Amino acid sequence: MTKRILHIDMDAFFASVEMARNPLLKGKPLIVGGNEDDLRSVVASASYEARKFGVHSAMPIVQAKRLCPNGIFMRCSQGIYNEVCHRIQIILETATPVIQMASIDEANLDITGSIHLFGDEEKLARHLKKSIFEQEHISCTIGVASNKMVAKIAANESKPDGYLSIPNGHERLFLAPLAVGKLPGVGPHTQDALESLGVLTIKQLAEVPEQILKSKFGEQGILSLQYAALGVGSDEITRRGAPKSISRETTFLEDIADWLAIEPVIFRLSEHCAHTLRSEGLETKRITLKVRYSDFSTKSFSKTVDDPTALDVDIIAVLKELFFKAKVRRARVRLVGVNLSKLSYNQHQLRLFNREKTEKWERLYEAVDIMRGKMGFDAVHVGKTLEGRVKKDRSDS
DNA sequence: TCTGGGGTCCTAGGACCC
DNA sequence: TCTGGGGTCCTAGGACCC
Repeated sequence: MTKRILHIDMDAFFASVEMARNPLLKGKPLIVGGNEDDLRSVVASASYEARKFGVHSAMPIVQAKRLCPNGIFMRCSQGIYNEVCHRIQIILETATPVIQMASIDEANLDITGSIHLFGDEEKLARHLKKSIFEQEHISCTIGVASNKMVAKIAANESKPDGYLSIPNGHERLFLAPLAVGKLPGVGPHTQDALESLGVLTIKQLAEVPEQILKSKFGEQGILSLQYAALGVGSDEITRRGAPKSISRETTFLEDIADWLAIEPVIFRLSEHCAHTLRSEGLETKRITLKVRYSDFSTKSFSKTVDDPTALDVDIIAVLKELFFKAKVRRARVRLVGVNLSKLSYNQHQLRLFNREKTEKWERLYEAVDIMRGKMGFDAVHVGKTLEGRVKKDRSDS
């Protein structure tokens, strides 16, 4: 049976939440993201008034300031947005229990079985929009279609404060005239490559011979894009699984060359990652150090270990090995990051070797995690990372 | 103009094994 | 002296999304 999938997307989410908290901001060009004095950050969310000046998310703050000098610039209040997201999720559950949060400001709902409870599809959508607006004072846009991809594009096409339903069987017709860049997965790079083949619309993408796409883009990715161009997409709504990777990174206010100053920052990031890792009940086998140099080129250095671990000491020991590779290039450093991947559920208790040594550290980090749970992550600093604290406190937000 | 931070997924070369 | 093929893992890089 063909399903009906509802995609819901908050309009300019962070900016809208700030306006709901402070109605004096309503109708003003509001730009959320970065720090007031941090010239290296980017726009996270811009109100529709700010967008009229050409400001959009991911744009450097300095550029936004030039385009919109009279705009109101605010920092992100991530904790508040998470709370609003959680409350919205509860509202969504009044429509159906089959919900997949796709990000902090969008979700997919399988409403196939609950449409009849509201009379029809549009009444269900109006109920959600009205409930969210009455409770949170923010608007949203809803798209409904037979799969997640088409529902999302339908929502994108009717923003802001919109509603658009694509009847089953009309997916291909709806997509045909749109630019290829509207397909999720087609970013600037792929769009340029497609345009060089003369492919501008989704209709044209659907009609390109498979062989031509394969030779230009490789097997996997592009074929699923061609399916998407035909309106074919997944209608599976699944709850979020365990994360595949955990990472933390930070950009320095100014590029630095002194590794004695860089190393404690990396240790601090790795403590953050390890803390998250343990709180998810996971352990890692692969540790990656990421370095972006002053010319914006980015290198990563990684190592897979034999025994999975969730301990800071083990992770830091690997990072120390990786430092040597990163230092070879004697350029100033703009950004450093730590990434943990090859994650699995923590089997630590089953480990037989090095048990004494491991247990000592386990007890220490268990105590550290408990304190952080009560007092916040920054309540506890372990060993060497104290040195990095002063520098970190400014760039860590 | 000068480019955040947290993720997912894909590709490709080389090592290694049978 | 010339030398297979398939599978899997490791590492590095990059596109893309919000």
